[in-house]
Amino acid sequence: MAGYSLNATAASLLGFLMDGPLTGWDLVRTAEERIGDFWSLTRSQVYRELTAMAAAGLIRAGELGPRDRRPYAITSAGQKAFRAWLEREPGPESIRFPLLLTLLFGRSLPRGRLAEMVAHHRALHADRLAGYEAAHAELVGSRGRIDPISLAPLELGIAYERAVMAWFDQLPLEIAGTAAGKISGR
Amino acid sequence: MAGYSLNATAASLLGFLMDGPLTGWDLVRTAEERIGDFWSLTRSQVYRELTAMAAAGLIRAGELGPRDRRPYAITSAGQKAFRAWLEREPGPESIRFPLLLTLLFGRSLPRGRLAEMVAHHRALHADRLAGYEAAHAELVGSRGRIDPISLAPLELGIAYERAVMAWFDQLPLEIAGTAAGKISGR
DNA sequence: TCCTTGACAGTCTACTGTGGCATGTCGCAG
DNA sequence: CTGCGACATGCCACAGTAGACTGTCAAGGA
Repeated sequence: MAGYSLNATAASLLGFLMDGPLTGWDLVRTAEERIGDFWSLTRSQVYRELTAMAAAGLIRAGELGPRDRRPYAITSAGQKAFRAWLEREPGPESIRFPLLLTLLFGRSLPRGRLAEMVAHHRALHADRLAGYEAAHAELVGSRGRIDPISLAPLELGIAYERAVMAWFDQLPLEIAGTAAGKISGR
Repeated sequence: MAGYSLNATAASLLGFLMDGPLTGWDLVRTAEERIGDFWSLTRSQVYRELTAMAAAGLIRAGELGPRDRRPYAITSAGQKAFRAWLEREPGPESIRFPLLLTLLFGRSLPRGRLAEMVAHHRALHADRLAGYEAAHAELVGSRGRIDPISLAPLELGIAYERAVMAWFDQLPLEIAGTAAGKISGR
């Protein structure tokens, strides 16, 4: 109870529960939507954390609803744990970029194969960037003042995707192939 | 043996072993240096993969040297597995950005505390960017043609860090605090 | 010479994270 | 009334992380 140390995923779940009880399924969808772009989590993980946190008294399981929905409510111990987690220095971000591995080891790959992979990933990023920009435009376009905090993650996403696109476009032809790298995703 | 499916970490180890036998310790250091910026791995993981790959016949353990150094050499089965892995479409990259979590949930954080965290992370990124730029300048500055492939990861790193810095610098004062966000790391 | 210090080298364990399979529920279209 | 697809959870195996732990060896100071 005392000294129960939260990981960031569990803490995020508590963060969502601060606004009221939610089921595991709800939490997965909420998290996917609100933090999915910069914090990955899986169903399994969510249910496991919920079980663990319920055992630790940070949340309380409610009665089973239809379709076995089980709502969880945050307890005061949970609120305390959440606030304690918030105070901590956030860790460094971590990035894993498989394409760079293939690139680095790909000397022996047949001509064209590498270019194909690069083109494919470029298209994925183009799509992602377009999605972020659309979301951003929609938020900014809506009348009324927008909370800068909810804008910040989106803006980082856009900055990131633009940087990646610029990187793709300056790759030497030896890697990116002819114009293949410029094929749009849609 | 047949059908042994490599994960990217194991494949990278094989990639390094293509140039000759190395010990687990060597591999950790080599990987840290060559791919550490975009592919995290830990000692535990490396030794576990080595044991597994040795059992699967992809590498062969040599005799114990001083300090229990145990060199591993890639086998022909290992080379085959490595080439097969190279052919596969690299997966999507993944990013986890804890600072954004704290930001998003940080409404209740005391004024200043958030700014402090932002400033700290900004300094970390400034340092990282400076390091990348120095490495890049050194590579480009050295006489002779530079392999564009070994330059590409570095250039992506620089593009990424610049984007993050630009994002930090456009954060509204409500988040970043006064000039605190501009304090340099060194 | 002995002793401390610190880099080297590997092992172990607990926890966190991912992906997929299995099971069952319920609303609804045909 | 049947079958499909979205909803909802549980479970497992594997991948990845973090840090403690043991032991080895070289070098330099007391």
